[in-house]
Amino acid sequence: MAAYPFSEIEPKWQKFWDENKINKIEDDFSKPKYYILDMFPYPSGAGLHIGHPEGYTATDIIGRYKRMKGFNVLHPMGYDAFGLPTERYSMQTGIHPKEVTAKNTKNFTNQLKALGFAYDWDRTVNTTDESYYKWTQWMFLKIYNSYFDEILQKAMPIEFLSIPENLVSQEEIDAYIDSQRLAFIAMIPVNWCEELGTVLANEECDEWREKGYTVERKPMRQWMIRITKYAQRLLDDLEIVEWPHSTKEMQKNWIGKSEGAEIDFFVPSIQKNIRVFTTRPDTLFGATYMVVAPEHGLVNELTTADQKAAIEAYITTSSLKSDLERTELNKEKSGVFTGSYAINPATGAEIPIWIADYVLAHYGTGAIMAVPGHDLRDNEFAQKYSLPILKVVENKENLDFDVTKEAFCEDGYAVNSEKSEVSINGKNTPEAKSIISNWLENKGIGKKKIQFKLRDWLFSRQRYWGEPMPIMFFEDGTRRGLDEDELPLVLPNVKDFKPAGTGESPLANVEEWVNFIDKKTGKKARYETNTMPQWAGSCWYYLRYIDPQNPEIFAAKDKEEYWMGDGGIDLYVGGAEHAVLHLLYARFWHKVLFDYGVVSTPEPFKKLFHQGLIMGLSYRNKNNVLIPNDLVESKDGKFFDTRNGEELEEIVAKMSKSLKNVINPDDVIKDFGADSLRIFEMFLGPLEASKPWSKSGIEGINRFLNRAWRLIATEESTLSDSVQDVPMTSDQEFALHCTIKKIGEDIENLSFNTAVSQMMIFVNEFTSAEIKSKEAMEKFVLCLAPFAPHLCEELWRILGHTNSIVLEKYPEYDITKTVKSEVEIVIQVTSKIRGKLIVPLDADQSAVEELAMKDESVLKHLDGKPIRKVIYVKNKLINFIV
RNA sequence: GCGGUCGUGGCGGAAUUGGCAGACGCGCUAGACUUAGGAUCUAGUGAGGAGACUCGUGGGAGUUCGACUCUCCCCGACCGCACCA
Repeated sequence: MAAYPFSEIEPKWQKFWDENKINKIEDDFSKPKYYILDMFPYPSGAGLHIGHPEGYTATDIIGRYKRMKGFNVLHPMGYDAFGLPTERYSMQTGIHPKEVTAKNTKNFTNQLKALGFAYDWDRTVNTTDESYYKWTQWMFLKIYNSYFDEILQKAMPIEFLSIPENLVSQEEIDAYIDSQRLAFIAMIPVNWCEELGTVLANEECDEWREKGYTVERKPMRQWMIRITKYAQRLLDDLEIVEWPHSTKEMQKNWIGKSEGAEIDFFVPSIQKNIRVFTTRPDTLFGATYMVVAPEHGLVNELTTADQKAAIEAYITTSSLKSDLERTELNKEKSGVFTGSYAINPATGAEIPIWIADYVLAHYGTGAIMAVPGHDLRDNEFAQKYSLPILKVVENKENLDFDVTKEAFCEDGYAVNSEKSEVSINGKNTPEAKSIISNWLENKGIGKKKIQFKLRDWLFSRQRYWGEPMPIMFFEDGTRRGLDEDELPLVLPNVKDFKPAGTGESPLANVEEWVNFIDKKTGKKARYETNTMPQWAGSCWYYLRYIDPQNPEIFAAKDKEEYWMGDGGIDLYVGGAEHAVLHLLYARFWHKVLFDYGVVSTPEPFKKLFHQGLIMGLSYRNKNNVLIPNDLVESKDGKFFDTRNGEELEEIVAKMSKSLKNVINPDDVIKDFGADSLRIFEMFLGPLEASKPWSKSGIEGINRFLNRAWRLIATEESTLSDSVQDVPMTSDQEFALHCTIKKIGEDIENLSFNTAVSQMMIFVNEFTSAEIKSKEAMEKFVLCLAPFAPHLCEELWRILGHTNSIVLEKYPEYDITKTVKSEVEIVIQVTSKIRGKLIVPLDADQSAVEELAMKDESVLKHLDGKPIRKVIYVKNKLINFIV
């Protein structure tokens, strides 16, 4: 039997939707809105992979369903097109990144259109368009021209910054202003890759190292963004969004708030304090030594003559290590004594000061008080270097706990913590913390302190293919950000994308662009040659979809308020790999805009959902070696290596070129059609789960769509004679109304796999009927339409309609028809099933009991024993306890 | 090590105010139609047992008339972070 003609009808309706602007979105403020967003793709040369259609189909189904329910739905698509892979490709081929990007986006667009997604392509955005990155630059300047007001806890225009009175010279004032900006220049150690000629983000290093590149630590001039100022708000506002628990936890951990105290330790030999941060001020009496990071500013002063050689050697060794190497698994701690001593402010004792790279320069103050009795790391270090270990916290459960062998890090109560001025002996840990903190504060040698792990955002890249930073520098060392009327600062057209070789981007080589006379000041000027990271453009793209062509502003206020109303984007779907960085940067960016009142919500993404990965199947032998799929043959459900006949185990593995298990969406569309691909990806399993692709699974889905087609249409694509205006049987009515109800509910809950199985149940129910109710067929096609839009558009015409099914309403169901008039209930004897009974819906207990008592098997198991108790659950079961 | 998610047939997975475990699909078995079937249709399909029945949701305990679902302990898988003082 012939398959339904998907290869004809799919392109036909795609063209129809395009030409008739069926997916056009109007800013009709009278309708309730629904804004549903996908994470936009990076248009790589490889094209769409099989994972893309998963999340995109899910949102397409919801968008189409919501539209059928009367919502004005914004479901846009665009491209995150700046990025290193394109630039690398250009360096190798000499083809300009702009051309590469245009070609790749065109290819992506064609592939997305072939999947039948209902995007309004007039609303598409591309981060590399001048008219787009003009606003990325505009927003960067907003950040640059802001300081963070600690009292208001928000960004304020830099003009409002109050200048300390002791600053008089313009130079000092400018320096102060620059030191307060939310975007600033700093010399910091970065991950520099010489061959790529650029810095890399920490999370990018591994990837490039694996490809054989060398990445080293090196201090360089970089743009930073003070995201740390927003740490508390980024943490607090996680409470107001509906996000996956795990993602919220990851962001919380990343922000890493900890409460404790800063304490000054006096060093008599240099007459200076070393400030430490600790979360356990209650253990101050147990601080028997101090450790400062090798990069700490006081190391030179602290180092005595006889320790100098050892300290310098240690510093050299640790500076050669990258962050990653320094933290490599459970490596043994090392350190060197500086020769100096500090005074423990609680005990008055002289304690040695060491340097060790287990103390991180960038966290806290870069120095710690070491309490080896009650900190695992300090304990390990103290044991290794025979430093004294004191017990100052008692373990209630085990009074004999020996802290010289193992640290006790939990709460307990304080011991050996007493002097004339203060005592915390006998106090529990929280109380002891508070008493010590207050005492320190009164003495002026410490204060309570909240510390975050979050670090400032390294915002510059030494690349060509990114947004130019809209900043110019003058010869006198001053600089200015561009004004709005000077934007966009357009990337110059260059032929050579190789790095400048000076640690600057290729832009530094573009003499005619980089050096110029500033029209506004008449001064000789030079543009910043760094560009922005890829994250920048993706921080706000969801706002541009709202008003993509607007030349005056990134989005008109009324449109922004409408589409972002009710707490922001109604649903954002994308991979969990962006759980921290993209989602944290975008939240930060949005909050700055919120502080300026140009967006109306404190958070951009009200509800977030991560789709799982689509995996491939792979095979491994007894030595755990993965065998590429083209070297595997299957026989009787078992798998063998074609080279030596060795039996292999089938496992689920990420799709990869080397394993030859990559599925190409174009091939699937060619073989089974876009509708089959869409539904199959939904049917694989729960959207959030990772699940393996299955060749026979998609055949099953294709079979299902063929069955659905044959229910209504003939081989000649006309209405089947068996579809007539006839009443439904009660079973058919039940199936139809359950289907309408369940599919609607499942879409709302993102349970697409169970929605698809309900459709199969419907088709199974009606397949056996010789005559099918036309009404049932029409309502079913409407339910199926969000999932299989091409097939349903065609069936809708076959059923005699002339309007596009996209514009139809989702059918209503009758709740009374979703319950059967008779139900089967289970008879149990002492909780074991002994019989079944058909009774009217909501039958009362006595009637059921009477009927149940007639059941042979029940009587046999009751065996005349006295019934102790009867449990009756209406419409479910009756249970006799004997 | 810390944080999180999750363990159900041969496979993907359903089912939780606690109430028939395995919906739906794949695969498999048998049959029908057919020159043919890798198309289509029909029936069957957790395990054991001839059967009445018994066992069964990673393992062990507990609560309950009743546990995939709730509690405790253990084991395993995956993801994230990783000397954060």
